[in-house]
Formats: sequence, structure tokens, C-alpha cells
Amino acid sequence: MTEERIGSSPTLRDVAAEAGVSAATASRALNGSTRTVSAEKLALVLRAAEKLGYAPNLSAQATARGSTKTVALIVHDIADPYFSSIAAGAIEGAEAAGLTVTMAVTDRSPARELEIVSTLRGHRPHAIVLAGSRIGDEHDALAGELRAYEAAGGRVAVVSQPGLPYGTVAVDNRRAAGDLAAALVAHGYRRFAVLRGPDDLRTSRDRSEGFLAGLAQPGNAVVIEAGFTEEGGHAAMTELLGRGLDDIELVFAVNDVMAIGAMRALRDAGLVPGRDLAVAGFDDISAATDVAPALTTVRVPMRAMGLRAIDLVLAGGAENEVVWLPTTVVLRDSSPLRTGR
Amino acid sequence: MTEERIGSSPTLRDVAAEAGVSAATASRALNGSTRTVSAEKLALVLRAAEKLGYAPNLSAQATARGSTKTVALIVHDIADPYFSSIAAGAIEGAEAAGLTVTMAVTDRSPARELEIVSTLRGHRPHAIVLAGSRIGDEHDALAGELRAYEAAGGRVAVVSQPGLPYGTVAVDNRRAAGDLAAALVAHGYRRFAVLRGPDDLRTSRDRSEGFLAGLAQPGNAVVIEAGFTEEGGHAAMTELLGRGLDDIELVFAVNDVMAIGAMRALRDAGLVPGRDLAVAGFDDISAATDVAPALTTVRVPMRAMGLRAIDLVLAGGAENEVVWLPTTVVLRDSSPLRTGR
DNA sequence: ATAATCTCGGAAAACGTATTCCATCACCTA
DNA sequence: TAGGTGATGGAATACGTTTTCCGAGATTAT
Repeated sequence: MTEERIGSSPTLRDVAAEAGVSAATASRALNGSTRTVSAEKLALVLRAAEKLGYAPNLSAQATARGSTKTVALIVHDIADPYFSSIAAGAIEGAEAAGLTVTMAVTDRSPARELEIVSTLRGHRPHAIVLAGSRIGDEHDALAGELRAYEAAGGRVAVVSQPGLPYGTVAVDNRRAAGDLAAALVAHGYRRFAVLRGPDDLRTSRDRSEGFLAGLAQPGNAVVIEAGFTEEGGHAAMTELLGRGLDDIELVFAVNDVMAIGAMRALRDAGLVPGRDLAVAGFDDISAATDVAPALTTVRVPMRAMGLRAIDLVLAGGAENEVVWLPTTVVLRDSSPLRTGR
Repeated sequence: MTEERIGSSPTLRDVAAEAGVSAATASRALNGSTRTVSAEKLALVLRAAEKLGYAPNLSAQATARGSTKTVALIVHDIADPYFSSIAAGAIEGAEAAGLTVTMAVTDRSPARELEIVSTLRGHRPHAIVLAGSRIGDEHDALAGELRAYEAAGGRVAVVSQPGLPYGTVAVDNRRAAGDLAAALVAHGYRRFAVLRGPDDLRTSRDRSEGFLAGLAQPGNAVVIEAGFTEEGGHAAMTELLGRGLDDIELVFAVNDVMAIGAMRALRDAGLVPGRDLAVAGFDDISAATDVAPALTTVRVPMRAMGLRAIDLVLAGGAENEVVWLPTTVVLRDSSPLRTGR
């Protein structure tokens, strides 16, 4: 005998009517308001809400309150384990705080990135987390969009790109790559190739420069640029093999997916990674343990990075606080100890 | 000399005022309305919007229109390559249609799943896509929530769980697993172990039952249940080894991450996957190609599944249309041809 | 020339909620 | 007992849009 309107959700007014109270009281009862409501009416409202299957319209709440309960996460490619791990951490942190995460992927296109941030402004998310962006300087369009967003009260956090005027969580890519280089030199390696990503990718640049700086004689390395993907690593390694530089002992790819692509290229050429040519990567994605030989790399706490980025925007601390997370060099079978020459 | 209110975005009224027109005209000018507005005023409004850096408040739009431009995607674990690939496809499809994707992860907890759908209803998303859920029957709470959501005009699509009264995109897990079993039998294998996930996971059940049914003598297989994760695969394989069933020739894990975990357990025990014990998985995640030996598996078009799920909810075709996507058995080095006994 | 239609602009109402005022009532203090 | 104070409920308004409705010109058909 209850007459529910078909085709639409029950509204706060419906609940109020059912409970025999005003909309204001219903509103106060159903969410954390400063105002108190009598136990009697509270029970009435809760019962009515339950009976009608009421779910507050979050859009309406957002316009009334002027703020939303969502945070936007921007990644290059969600299928890339690096980003999906960061996303997992971010989602975990956000859900713990009662926020929902909206996600957008840039496909590594700066134009797309700009477009995304621009439409995102319309969503008025509580915060925007940029994972692996390539914001240039203060003068480009993206920086402008972000400034506008911040001016309107939004929070911004950046993952893995220190030096921008936002809360940042990062690892010291340069130093870690240097540590890796030093460890490999200590393992007996002398002649290197570096497979790096596009030059405008801060992460790629830091890692490749840090690695070169960590070598005893930096001159001894050939550098090849390629896409920041497994395909890119494959292509770069193929090119390297084509050049016929037989004296190279170890190939360092600036991230694990590239390194794994490079290993595949080696196998395609009939070579055995680790034996014929050593390989090292960066990130320690879970696949790094599973490939054979297991990949020497630098462990980056990706999940923690996502989590801390959320902390950062929620804590609302200093504007451009930088959280540095520790890394570990992990040597595995893809770079066996090199005895003798 | 322009006086912009600090601390908040320009509103439609601001734009209208700046352009010297009414709010109604500004609204009509700035979005695809049925009504036309004169070229002159249109230019004025566009110029004003540009000047002020106007971005429409999507929450307000949503409450006014009564519908949002978002679709919600629910996955078990975004760091799992199976789900992150589906997510990549879904995001691609959604962005192409001008929708934003909000994401939630259940961590494989039915309680969490219910909670998520319930809060999601508040967002009034255009559609909800459930990837890898475990909705039981029509009587449980989750089904109830979904019914309420649909009654209010929302669309639901399900990935990989046919038989529910929603648009579905799936692969025929049972048949594909049977095909894989047949191919392995043809390769000379006779004695099998199956590492499967929790029994209430439809996907796991279909794959393990299909595999057993595809064997010549189904009796010849031992079945071990474990978590649907790499850790689960590792644990299951460790248990299997502990049982000392030396006559087993091939271990089939119901998904690739479990299979990869199983391979790791083999190596931990000093055995060589593929030589001492063959392994096969299911899904063909990209890591399957990169492990050594490369993993025999069934290719599932995960990205396409995400994409088609979005198509399904956008097309608005038949309520419970099922889209079947093709699979391919791919035999790799982890299950070498078995010659003689 | 007049009626009928079309085009376009703006005022105002609507969407579903939060919140600001009032008003009422009970209780406490002096 | 009078005035003050605190708790509680409701009416009304605000949030930033979209959309309905109305009216005024302009255009077309007769």
C-alpha cells in the first residue's frame, strides 16, 4: 500500500513526509550536522529512510555544501603495474577517509592531460592527485589550470615529480639510480647501455642521469631513448643489438616494464638475459620477481606513494611539503656477479 | 580592474553578467541545448566564459538535469593485471563517450561490495559496471541494492558473470578451460592438479569444472583450493608439493597470477617449471609472456571486455543481453610437448 | 494587410539538499 | 516570579545549474 514513485529514488522530502517531520529535521538526522535532534524523531527518520531505501543524492549535497567527497586521480596508463599500484594505494587511502576516487588516464599525452584537468575542475573534486605528469614550468597551460583549481579551494598533490609548488610524494630517483649504478660497478660491470624514456619525463631523466653519474667512468655508456613502455624497451633493445656494440655488459632500463621488454627482445634475438647480457630495471613491480632471470631493480614503494599522496591532500599541511619515501636496490639474477673479465 | 571573487570559481551568473545577458542565455550558449541562441550573444558569452576561466559546476548540472555523466566501476583489486586491463578498457570507452569513471575496490569482500554499491547509489552514476563480483542469487542484499538502482533509472553491466539479469560481457570459461584441457591431453599430459580459487567465485568454479570435464579421465586430477591471488597460487603449490604427489605432470591454475605464484613456489622448492612440472594458467596477462618459461594459458580479451561493458550500458539495448567474447588457447613453454611416458 | 508561425531573450521555477533564521518550549537562576 | 538560557523543530532561502513559460519581434502565408 506504500505508493513509491516508480522511476526515481526517494528523496529527503519523501523520507521527511514518511516520518512526519520537516525536511530540515530529516536532513539533520541523516548526516553529521552540528545540530542535535531528539531521540524520538531521530528514530522515526531513520526508520523511514530504511523503509524507503533512501540514499542521499550526492550531487545535490555537493551543490548545497559547495564541496564534494571525491578525489580525482590522473595516471598515464592504468594497465601499467606502476600506476595501478599507485592507484591501489590511493583508493585505499581515499576509501578509508570516506572519499570516492574518480580516475582519468592521459595515455601520456600532455594535451589530454590538460583537457582532463580542465574538465575535472568542473567536478570540483576535493583534491586532484597527479601521478606521473609532465608539467613543465609555471607558465604552461596545465600549471594555469591547476592554479585556478587551487584558487577555488582545491588541493593538489603530485606523485614523483618534486620541485612543483604542490604537496609531493616522491622517491629520490637520481640518488637511487646512482646507488644502483654503484652496486653494479661493485659487481664488476664496466660497460653500460641506458634505455631511457622521453626526455620531458622528469622521472626518466632523473633516473638516467643519476645512473650515469653513479658510474665510475660515465663516458662508458651509450644511451638510447624510447617509449616508457614495454614496447619501448623492446624497440630500444632491438636497436641496441642492431648497432652491434658487443662490449656492453649491462643494460639499465629506467623502469621495469622497459627492462622486461628489453629482456624479451634479447630472447627474440636468441640471447639469454643475465648470461649473455645483464639487465637492470627500476620500480620493482611484481613481475620483476617472476621473470627469469629475476630482475635486478630498485624497489619503489608504489602503493605507499598513492597512500601518502592522499594523506597529503587530506591533512592540508604545508602547501608544498615534500614526502620522500625510501628505496632499496635489489640485486637479482639478471645481473649476476661478474668475476674476472 | 576586473573584480574576481577570490576563493571560488566563477559561476554561470558571473559569465552572464560579464556578457550582459541572462543566465538562461548563458546556459544555452555554453552547452548543447535544443534552443538556439543568436550568433552575436553566443560570441559574447563564449568570450566572457573564456575570460573568466569558467568551468561549469557538474554537481549543480547533475542535480538540475537529474542525471550524471559518470559511470562507476567496481573491481576486486586494481593492482591485479586482470582488473587493471578491464579498467583500462572501461576508461577508454567511457572517456570516448565523455563520461568520467569513478572506481571502487572491494578487496574481494562481499560486505564491502554491498557497502560500495549502496553509497554508489548516492552518486547516481549513469551506470554501474561490476567486474568480477560474486552476486549470489536474486535474494541477497546486493541484488536488492542493484534492483533499487535500476528502478531509479540506472544501468547495470556485469563482466564475467553470465546468468544475472543484467547486461553481461563474458567469455565461456567452462568451454575454454575444456579446450585447454583437451589441448594438454593432446600434448601427452595425463595426470593433473588444479589450483582453484574460492568456490563462491563463479569464474573460478567454471574454469576448474570446465577443465576437469575436458580431461579424458576426469578422475585423475587432484584439486586444491586457495586464494585467487599470486600468494594463493604460491600457497596451493606449496601444499601440493608437501603432499608428495610425484605422478602429477601438469598443474592448472585457474588464473595467471595464481599460476605465476605456483611457478615461484616451484622455483623456491628447487624445481624447474616446465621441465620438472608443467604449468598452465588462464587470462594471458602480459606477465604470462615474460615469465620463463612462458606460460601456457587461455587468452581472454580483458581490455575489450571493459570496453564492451561500457558499450552495453550506453547502447541501452536489451536488459540482459549477453556479449560473448572469444578466447584462444595459447600453448607456450611451460607445457612442453610430452613425448613418451 | 492581417493572421499565423517561428526565433530568440529573459524571468522564474525546479532539481534535492544544507543551513540560516525564527519560534516555541522547558528548564534554570536569582 | 521574572528573566535568561539552551534545546529543538520548521519555514524559508541558498547552492549553481537547467528548463519551462511567456512575451516580443521578425518572418511567412493567405
